[in-house]
Amino acid sequence: MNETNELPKTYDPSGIEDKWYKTWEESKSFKPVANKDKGTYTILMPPPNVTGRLHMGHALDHTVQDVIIRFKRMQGFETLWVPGQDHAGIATQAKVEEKIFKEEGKTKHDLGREEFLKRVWDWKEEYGGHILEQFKKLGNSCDWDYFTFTMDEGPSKAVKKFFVDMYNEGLIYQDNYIINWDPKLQSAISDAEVDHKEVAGKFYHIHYKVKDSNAVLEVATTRPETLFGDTAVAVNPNDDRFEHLIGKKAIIPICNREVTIVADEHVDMEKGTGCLKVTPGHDFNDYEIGKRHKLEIINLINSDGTYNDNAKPVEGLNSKAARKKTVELLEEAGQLVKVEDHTQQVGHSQRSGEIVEPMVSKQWFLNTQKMAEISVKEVENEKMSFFPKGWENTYYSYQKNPRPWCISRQLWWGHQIPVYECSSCSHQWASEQDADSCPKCESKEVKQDQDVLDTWFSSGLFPLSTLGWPDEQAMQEKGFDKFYPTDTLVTAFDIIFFWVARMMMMSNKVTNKSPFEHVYIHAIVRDKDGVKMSKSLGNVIDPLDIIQQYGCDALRFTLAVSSGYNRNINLDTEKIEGYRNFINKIWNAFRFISPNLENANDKGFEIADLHHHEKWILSELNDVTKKVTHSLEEYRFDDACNQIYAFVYDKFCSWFIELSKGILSSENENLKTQRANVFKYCFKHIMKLIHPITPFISEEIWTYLKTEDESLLISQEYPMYKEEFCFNDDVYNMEKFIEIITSVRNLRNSVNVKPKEEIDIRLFTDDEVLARYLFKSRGYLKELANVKAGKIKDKSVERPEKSIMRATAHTEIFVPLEGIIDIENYVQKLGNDLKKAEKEFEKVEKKLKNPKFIENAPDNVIAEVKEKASGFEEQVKSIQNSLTMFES
RNA sequence: GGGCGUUUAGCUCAGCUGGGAGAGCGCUACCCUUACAAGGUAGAUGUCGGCGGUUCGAUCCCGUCAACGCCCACCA
Repeated sequence: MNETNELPKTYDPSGIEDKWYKTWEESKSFKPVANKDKGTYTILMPPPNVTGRLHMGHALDHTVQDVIIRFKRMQGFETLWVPGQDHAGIATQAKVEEKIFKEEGKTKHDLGREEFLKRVWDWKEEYGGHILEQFKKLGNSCDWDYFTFTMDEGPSKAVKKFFVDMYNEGLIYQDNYIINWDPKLQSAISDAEVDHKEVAGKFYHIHYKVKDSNAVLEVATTRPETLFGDTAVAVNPNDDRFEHLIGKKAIIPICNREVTIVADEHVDMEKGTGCLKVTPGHDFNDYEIGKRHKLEIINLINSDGTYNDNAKPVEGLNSKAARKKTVELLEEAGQLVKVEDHTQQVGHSQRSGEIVEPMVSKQWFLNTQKMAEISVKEVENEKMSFFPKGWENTYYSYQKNPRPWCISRQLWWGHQIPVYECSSCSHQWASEQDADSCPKCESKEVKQDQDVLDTWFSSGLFPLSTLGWPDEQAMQEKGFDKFYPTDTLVTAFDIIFFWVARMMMMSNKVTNKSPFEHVYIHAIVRDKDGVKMSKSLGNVIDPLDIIQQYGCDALRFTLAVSSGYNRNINLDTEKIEGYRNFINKIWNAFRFISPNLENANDKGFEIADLHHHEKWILSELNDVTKKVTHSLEEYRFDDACNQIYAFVYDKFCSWFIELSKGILSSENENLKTQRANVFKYCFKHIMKLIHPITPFISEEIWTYLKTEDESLLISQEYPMYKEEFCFNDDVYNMEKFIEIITSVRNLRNSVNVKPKEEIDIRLFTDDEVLARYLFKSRGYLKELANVKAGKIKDKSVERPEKSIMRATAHTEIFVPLEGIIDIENYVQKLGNDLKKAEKEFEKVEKKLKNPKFIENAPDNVIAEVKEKASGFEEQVKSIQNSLTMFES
């Protein structure tokens, strides 16, 4: 053959992908182009941790964002996709600590704060960039010039500014309060960082003696070791059993301390023994009870989780050992009544996995009461919306009952709290600038608070800080006013509280505007059996492996086609392979039209000259364009992909290309040119439609299609629906034509006539318009079904004998057959057809005979049903006639 | 304890405001037909979780039961 051979038979993405990414970057295609008439469109990328590695979750998250941003860019928006990275306080510090200890046997304390931080920065410089390079393999069209690290100067300024403002407003304050303490990290963590896991534990029933009384209180607890910190015993005020004891003293076993018996509504009479030991220092509820009754707080636990000398008998032991020891002591004292099995919910640190110790400690808090109210209202008033909408419940549940957010962490890696204290006069103040003297007494003895801020404090400000806030000049340079608020945030449900809510609260506080209009919550990627991917299970699918094996476009298409409003994606490599095949199909469709492109001229085509097949495919293309655009705007990537897939595969390849082979191999230069023009037009259009999803192959093919004036596909205009390309009659006729061809093929198949064998057919229809159309199309019938030109007659004419037939609602197709055919098989098949048609007919008949249906149903529905009924009736009659011929 | 979600073809899932059950993969038969065997043609498969209700009509709305999954909640 000829030119086709220049293009490889299968599409090979390797090489092509890197080439195009580089080209896009060099041509600055990812940068916003000013003065677009549609305005701006901004997406903020959820910043990955510096310690992160690319996984399928990123691949999905970024595919979705890149699809949106490429789509909007082509639609004519001034688009900006802002990439960033998070310093991830705890995770990073832990990683570097471990590395240093492994390699040098040193702890961070051995190095000192300054040296240790230097090491973390070194580590960040060396490894932090890895994941960003991996992102590029996904085709992300983000503007790397906007790249922001949460510890950069900009975000640091933002953090300080926000902190100082909140401090001065009194919303940030320092308090002794019960917090979650992670004894492994030796830091406070926020409520959100605690996971409650079910643990098989024990219920210990302990006797507390009552002073000056013979009464004994039976107290039930899961944590007997905390009895050293008890400062009360509580009962319900309405509980008759204990009423007479309220106000008396109970004696704590082992340490024999006296505490008051108090009445508190919190105590559940049904639960346990109805009698509660109160340890305000180490239990959230007890802390509240303690506050109500002004109880003393006794701290029992050191920062490493061991017990201190307030619990002398168990001093130096950790919780587990202390519990064992305490139980032994209770037994010895004869005050342990019984031990029951009990399943309980125990808080574990999300980061370290360690059991969290509730502990009273001096920490910094942000009062989020008012901010949470506003961010709830913003969603209620649809200033910000979730897609799918259901996720707003999750968002509300987090925000409607906000507790003060503990923002201080006893770590080194992070934003150090910008609060200073004077050792001379004890004055405390917050400052955006480093302070070296006290503003009150001018003493030089000032010290900055040693703690750092929760990582989410800086990422919560990311929509602002990535665009330059609070630095006026930076804001101008980065176009804060243009790009803020951003448009859509794309993320997974698990950080709705951590991140989405915090951004909402903080950004609204600063700007009185929500930081984004839409939040699209995508699914979680699991393995093919629906199990979460994890290293230990060995079921991880690495995006980079997939890209290497199947190409990035195949991966992107698979992820996009799996993304709608669903919660899970069960990723199967077979599925990716399937869509890889689709990518290859596109490649081959292009290979087919490629040699004909020379015939295309630059003038294109006139609508008046179009062949009915051309009108049909243009009309279908027009239709799919409308649907795809709509689906993308609704974040229905699944629908958008399926629309494109069905059009390319079932309409364009299976029919339009097949129907065009005759013309393209003919000598008719006019027709050939015309068809080549239409092919070129369609293919360019398809490449534009699919580009946001599969950017690489589309950009590659585009180079063969574009005119000299046209630039890269990435910056072309997205196709739009055009009224003048809507040809309903041609679509209608084509549908019938396809039905007839399919029926003929079905008939051949039913009697095992080989594809190569030419057969004769007769068509009978009473639809005159269709008859004319079929006559016009007889050549195509011949080509596509390998039939001799058949005759088209109306149904009054005698049917041929010795024929097999198939009936549609509008046309009977007869194939006269000489010789031996598989009659039995055929008759059975015909019988099945009859049964089906009869069943359908009965169904609609029944409806039409129901007077209530006629009375109540809308006219258009009745008309539809009537039309169907007559169609099925025709079909039934035709098949019955034919069957009687065979039976006789 | 509270809340949310899921249940549709062998598998994974789509079905918008109620009006003849869909896709991909897999499966079966035939075919190396001049873009593609990573292909072509044709085909089979569903009490739409159970029960009850509303309606002329329910996969869709209401009630109820069941199974599975997830999230939140202070470790009596």
